[in-house]
Amino acid sequence: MEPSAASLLAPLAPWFDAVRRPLPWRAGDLDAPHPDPYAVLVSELMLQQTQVATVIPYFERWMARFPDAQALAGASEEAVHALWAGLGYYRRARNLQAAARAVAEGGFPRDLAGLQALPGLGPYTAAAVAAQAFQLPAPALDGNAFRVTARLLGLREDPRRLAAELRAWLIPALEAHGPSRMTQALMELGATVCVPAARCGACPLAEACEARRLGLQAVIPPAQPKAKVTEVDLVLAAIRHGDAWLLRPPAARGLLAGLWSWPAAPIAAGDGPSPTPPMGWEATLLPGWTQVYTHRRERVRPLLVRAPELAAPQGFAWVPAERLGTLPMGRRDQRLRGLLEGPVGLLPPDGETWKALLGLLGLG
DNA sequence: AACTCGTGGAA
DNA sequence: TTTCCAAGAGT
Repeated sequence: MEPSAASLLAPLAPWFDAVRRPLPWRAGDLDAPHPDPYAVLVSELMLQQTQVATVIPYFERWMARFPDAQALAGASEEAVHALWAGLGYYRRARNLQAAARAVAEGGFPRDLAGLQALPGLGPYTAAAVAAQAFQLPAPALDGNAFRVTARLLGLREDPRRLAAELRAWLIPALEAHGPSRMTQALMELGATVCVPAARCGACPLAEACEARRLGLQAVIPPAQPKAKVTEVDLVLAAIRHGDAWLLRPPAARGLLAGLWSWPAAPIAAGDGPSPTPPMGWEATLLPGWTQVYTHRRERVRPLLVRAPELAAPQGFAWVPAERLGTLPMGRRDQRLRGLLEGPVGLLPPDGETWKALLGLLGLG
């Protein structure tokens, strides 16, 4: 990392000032502290592993409902999850509220260590808030910044292992060209030009780029190892009795923690004995779909049934139909909820089928 | 230090 | 269709 970052990255500042988009959380004056650090905090939590275009509508709704840290601190967890529902990685929502409570209580930390002590803020997010909200020269290394710097310097190994060295190298560039401007410029370049399939013709750093000089854009940085994905077939059941639906209240941890869900049961796991669907119940199945998570693929078979009288089993609750639309749900369960708004018939199963279904879903 | 944790855009 | 991976953090 011999060339200085301040000189190597100098073309990035005028480039960013010319091309930057007016994102709703982005300050107009990149040389001043941000007028609303809370807005920066919200945007950065939402942007973790999530693209800008996906975040924008969630950010707008969030700021309208929770305009400051005090408003978020006083909200119910269900209200918080209702506004986050569909965005994914729901722990972020609980972390953001916990961070807002700390800020409402003791004010915003004004240093990197204090920011990183807030729940949900790791090395990247703490630096991103420090630079964009407070103009502190803290390099924020996200996937974009790692890719840009690795290519620019021609680093052949995984740049994430060089995080400490890259941060030290970048500090003078933030000091020279403005922490907020340089932080956003690095990420914007990685998101729009120095993308995995590099568009070097549009890059303001092309002349200085070592990866381009060597023709190694395609192999720098090296690909991340892919996660193992387990495949599951499951029944997702909308069970109605009178004017209420049988639902599973939010769990404290695990997949979709904090969200409501429909009763579900695996029907054809990859190995071991799989439960046999009861005779006759296929008549109430709707067309299925595949739900994809990071480490899991579900082939979802939605099922609609009208239930006889039934006390809510352990771990389930009957929810009045008029409350159904307000419950925070993940995409899979939102999708089944959406199917219920159409003209669907609820077929009352015969006694044997119902009994088998209860067993299958663990409701017996 | 691996694993877990959602969803969707884009090639 | 499949594949990659996105303004990562917590455990």
